[in-house]
Amino acid sequence: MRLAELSRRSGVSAATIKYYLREGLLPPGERVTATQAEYGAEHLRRLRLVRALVQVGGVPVARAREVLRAVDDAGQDRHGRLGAAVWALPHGPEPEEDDPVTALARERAAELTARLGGSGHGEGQAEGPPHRMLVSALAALLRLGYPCELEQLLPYGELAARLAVHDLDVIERYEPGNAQVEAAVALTVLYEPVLLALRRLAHAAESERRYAAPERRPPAGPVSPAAGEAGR
Amino acid sequence: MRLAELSRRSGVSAATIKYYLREGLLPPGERVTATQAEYGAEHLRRLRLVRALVQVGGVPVARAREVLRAVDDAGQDRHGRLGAAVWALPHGPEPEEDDPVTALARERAAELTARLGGSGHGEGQAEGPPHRMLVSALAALLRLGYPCELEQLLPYGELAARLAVHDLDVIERYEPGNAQVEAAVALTVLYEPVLLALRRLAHAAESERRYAAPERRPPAGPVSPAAGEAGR
DNA sequence: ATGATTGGATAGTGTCACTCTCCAAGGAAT
DNA sequence: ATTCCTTGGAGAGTGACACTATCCAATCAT
Repeated sequence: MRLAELSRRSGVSAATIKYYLREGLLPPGERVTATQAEYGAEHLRRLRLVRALVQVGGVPVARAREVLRAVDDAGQDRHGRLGAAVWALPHGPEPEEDDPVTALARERAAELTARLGGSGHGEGQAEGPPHRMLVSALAALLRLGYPCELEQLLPYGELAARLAVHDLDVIERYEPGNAQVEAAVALTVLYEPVLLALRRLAHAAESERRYAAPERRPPAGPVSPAAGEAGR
Repeated sequence: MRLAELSRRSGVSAATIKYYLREGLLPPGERVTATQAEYGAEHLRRLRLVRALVQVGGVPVARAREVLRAVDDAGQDRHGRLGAAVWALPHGPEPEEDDPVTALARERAAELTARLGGSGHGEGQAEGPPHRMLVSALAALLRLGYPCELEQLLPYGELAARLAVHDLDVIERYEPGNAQVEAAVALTVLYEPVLLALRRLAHAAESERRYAAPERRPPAGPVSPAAGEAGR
């Protein structure tokens, strides 16, 4: 297919596809003549993955290129490729070095991963981007005066470990090879908004259960149309 | 204190503080003379919250203003204020209407919240920003060919519900009033990167447990310094 | 008195994800 | 064969965003 059809079938504007080609997020099509190129189903698939990463996952274009390069890297096994892909994901600001709060956050993160080590957490990942992400988030909480006690963090770690087992079970259902690494990246990135959205929905619901005045809640039975106002 | 001291104590440049004042993220200081203003401890605290939301939470400045306005809104109870604050959080692109995939995603989201309703999920939140965030993420997964079966989604929903209970328990430890609503916002937003970081760490660890060649793993005992390379 | 500091206003910077405009080569229709 | 349209590549331009730099007059410290 030509670029215009790729655009029609994906819903992405031709100009944007050209931009992705230029940025190396999409491999070039097969050159038919000096001025025309042919694109296949794999281009369509890749384009949809790029869109999902960039728009839904919020991955910057430059990072997405690194992630996809890792996915395509035939020189590594799936563990290595997945690791490299996750390694390239965005992870917020670098924690400020030479800051006592950062040092405390680092210590908390180390305690947490140590305590979770037995149940499958990455003690070997200290200093990878996810670890730095954890440290800078904990440092921000500490700076705001929240103690970030281990006892409060542990449930998060345990649930994350359980999610990881579940996710890899799901990934194993796809045929090994590129499809599996691609699935791993897609599920890692795209389930992040799913998880955050579900947590926010659950917060609202739990807050409503605990604090909303009873007369505001609809009586038992089908949800009333007015119930949507309760969370505002 | 003067603006310069506020800057020194928070680590935020004076120019940036002026920008936040202009944008209404920080209330103006108490005017001492025609050209000078005095700032208090509450300004410092608010400034740190703004920094955490913007830098760590990735909340755009314009959204942060809405979130903080909701936190300060004395006309509502804590449930209402928390709801309004979460309502104003960023939630990705709007799901494309008039799209069959979006329709299917909407249906899946409805099934999921219905199934979780009894255990504390927000059936009354249908059409709030978190719901839209869920729908557009599911739509992206469906477009990529991942079926998003209920069976795969349910564990996420159940864990999210458990996190919500845990989070509100933590929040209840703070004294009721502004501090509690502020804690709710801070914990909602700043635990998001914590959760994502822990999930990514757990993915890496679980992938290593399952797929890494045994000779790559350090033998039982203290973690070897080279173990940090394993995720690449 | 005088030099530094303060806070407000305005304009500028760098980044990012596109998006527009131009162009020559190629194909389709008559 | 000539005309017209489409194609894909390249470079510049756009708008949003989060600052950041420069001015300036009023005011404070010495």
